[in-house]
Amino acid sequence: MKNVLKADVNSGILIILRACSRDSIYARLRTVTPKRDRSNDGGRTAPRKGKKPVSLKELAEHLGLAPATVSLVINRSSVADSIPQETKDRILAAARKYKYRPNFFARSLRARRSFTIGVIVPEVSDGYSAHVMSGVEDHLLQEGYFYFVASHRHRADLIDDYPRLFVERSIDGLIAVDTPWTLPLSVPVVTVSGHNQVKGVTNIVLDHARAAEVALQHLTRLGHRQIAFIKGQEFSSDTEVRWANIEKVAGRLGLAITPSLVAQLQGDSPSPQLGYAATVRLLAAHKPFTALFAFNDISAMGAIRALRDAGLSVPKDVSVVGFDDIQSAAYQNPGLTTVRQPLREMGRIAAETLLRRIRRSGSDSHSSETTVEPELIIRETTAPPRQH
Amino acid sequence: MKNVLKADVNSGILIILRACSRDSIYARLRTVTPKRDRSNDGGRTAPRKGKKPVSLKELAEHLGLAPATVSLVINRSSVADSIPQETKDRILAAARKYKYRPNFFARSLRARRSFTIGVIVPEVSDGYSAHVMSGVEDHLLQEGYFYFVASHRHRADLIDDYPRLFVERSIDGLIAVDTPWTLPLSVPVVTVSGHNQVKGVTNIVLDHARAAEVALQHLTRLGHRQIAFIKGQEFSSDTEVRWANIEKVAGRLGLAITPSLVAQLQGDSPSPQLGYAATVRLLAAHKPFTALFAFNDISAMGAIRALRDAGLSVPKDVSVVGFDDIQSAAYQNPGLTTVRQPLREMGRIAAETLLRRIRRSGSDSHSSETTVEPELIIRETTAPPRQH
DNA sequence: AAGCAGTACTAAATCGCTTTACCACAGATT
DNA sequence: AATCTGTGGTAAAGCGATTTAGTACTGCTT
Repeated sequence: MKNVLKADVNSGILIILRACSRDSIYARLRTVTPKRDRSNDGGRTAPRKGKKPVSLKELAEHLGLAPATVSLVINRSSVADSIPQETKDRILAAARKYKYRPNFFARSLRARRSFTIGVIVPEVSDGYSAHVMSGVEDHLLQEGYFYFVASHRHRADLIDDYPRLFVERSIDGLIAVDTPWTLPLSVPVVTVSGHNQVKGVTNIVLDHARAAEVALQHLTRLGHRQIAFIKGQEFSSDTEVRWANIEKVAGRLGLAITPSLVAQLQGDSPSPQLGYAATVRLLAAHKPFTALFAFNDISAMGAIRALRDAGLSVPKDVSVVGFDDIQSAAYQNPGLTTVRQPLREMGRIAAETLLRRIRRSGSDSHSSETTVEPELIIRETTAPPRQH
Repeated sequence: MKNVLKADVNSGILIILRACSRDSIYARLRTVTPKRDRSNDGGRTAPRKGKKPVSLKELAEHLGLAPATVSLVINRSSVADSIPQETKDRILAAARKYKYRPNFFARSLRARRSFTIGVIVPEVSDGYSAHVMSGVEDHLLQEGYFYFVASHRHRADLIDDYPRLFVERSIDGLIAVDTPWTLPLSVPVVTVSGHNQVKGVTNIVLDHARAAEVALQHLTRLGHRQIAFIKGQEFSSDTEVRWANIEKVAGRLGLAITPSLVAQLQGDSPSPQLGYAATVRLLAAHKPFTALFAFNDISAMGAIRALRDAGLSVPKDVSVVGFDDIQSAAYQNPGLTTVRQPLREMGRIAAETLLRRIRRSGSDSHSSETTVEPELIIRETTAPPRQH
């Protein structure tokens, strides 16, 4: 280990990395939490116990050592190899006793690493983003990273501004969720459901070919031939790829896609209302269909309501398939059949990928795409078409 | 203005505040974004245009001035009053030209302010937290603050650890959402739905008396007398207050609360399953009821399903009232009658309150509670009880 | 001619940590 | 006796800002 560090030109950074991961001073010191500060025990040179944390200098002073020494020992630097264990123990004990915590800014300023990443999403309160974030968070916090969040709400200027502001705050990397991404950034970027090939950007995407396949196969096997579709909004980064794959798979299955049986979601709202409106448009075309494949679960819910309002029964008259498998899909009435995206998993993979890239930045030979598999969840909104 | 600054002992901080708010250098420089860097125009001393940003020193060097001067001018310090406009313009122009951005860590290190706040929630992907966060974010980003998020998932150790880690990262303040809060922290804390009186903590809470009143009044006016209740989990910070108010209001309305008609949510899952199970328990008591007041919309959905599964019709046999008014409440079938909490608004108020307290820390004489009003949203799950 | 008041700046001290390049000394080797 | 080889450290130079306490100069009074 020591030799590795010594041989490695990046040893400085490695050491810091180590200092901030599981077996680090943070972890070790954290476990100690003394019950009560009854520190009348000697030590009149002791750093004052007040609100303010002790600095490295104060700690060193109290120990009668130089700040450099203390820093080296605390960071487990290989330079400190020659320091006797006894001294090291003294230092560590004092650090624990006075709850020494390196000042984060000072450290980051010097090391040029912030252990912070930025996450940009269309909207935090949207289920899709939130689930991805949950996965991202899982991995990041575990690894000692924190993250900033910003919602752009599809405003182009914010999609530009926030990443820039993030970079000004020295993030080590960025994750863009469901956000069109075209620019390379000065830090590693990982997207979730981004589909552009951009230099320095890794995309985590669903296997849309498979998604289209499982959904359409399910419907055709039930006997459906007239299938209507609700396409996503222009701004949604999945819309295009998803649609292309639906067309491809439909072709392969010998299904014709009737243009008047395709409606696109219009407007930017997280409510099922958009799906409702799209379905109303679909019905207005007076072209019969026995199944509907919606862009997501939310729009599927709106669609079901629209179908009901039009006097149609789901699934007897029309089968409906959603997309995503959000929490409430299972508790719709009837339960929604849907293509499940492993959103949390995707978030976790995004975080893992990003940290991996951050860690070996320099020799950053990342692949540009990682694919995850969807799963069809069959519930109660799909059934064979009514015989007539 | 200048005089104010001069007279104010906190002028340093005020200046920084100013420098980071709307009309700051950030805002001003941001608008300029030159189309193309065709800078073959003289200036051989020019800082190199590369990946790395220019530092204050480089900028100063290029201008033939001291870093101090440049810093003072850029921060609009009143000390720079005596500097002629011409020089100021030169400095500002150069800053813009070379896209100068103060290094965030350096600045924070010195100013001991991070313009970052921490937000701790039970779980990001939970609708309640996400909506509050959305409101928090709105206000924070607008004011030039960023935020960290951490989900504790009701683990007591994490509820302890994360705030501490946040503080180590020098957050300026913390917002705790739906999280039991008992310790004072070294920075201002604002809770959303926290109900403990803790020093240095401001609670943003719903007017639970009013919430109980609107819901129960609605049900009694419809004619309901046998009302069942689903109480929240122990760990939910609203459970206790909400229940106390329900009891109080029930008493005032002359409603008896039958113990066997009260079920408590059990377990930690964001799914309606918990409400389903609670309702099954309620039904097992074989004590008739004509209405059910659930702890939240999610559990109300589960409850509705359980009632259906038991052969009961909603609202004909049993009326159901939810709580929160989450996005999908309106698109349930039938649409869910519920007590709406203005979650986003609460988040926004929390952020406003926190920033206000941060800004006048020192003379921090905050009130310890702010109340917001609920609203009853009547949809289709409530109706008069069946006549028999 | 000395004193004062602006004006236009700047030097230098922090902020708290990291890290490289030493240094002093003891004992072993030539 | 001179040199080498560890030990056990330390001094000091950053990282990139902010901010206080000056300085040097000019022009105007008294």
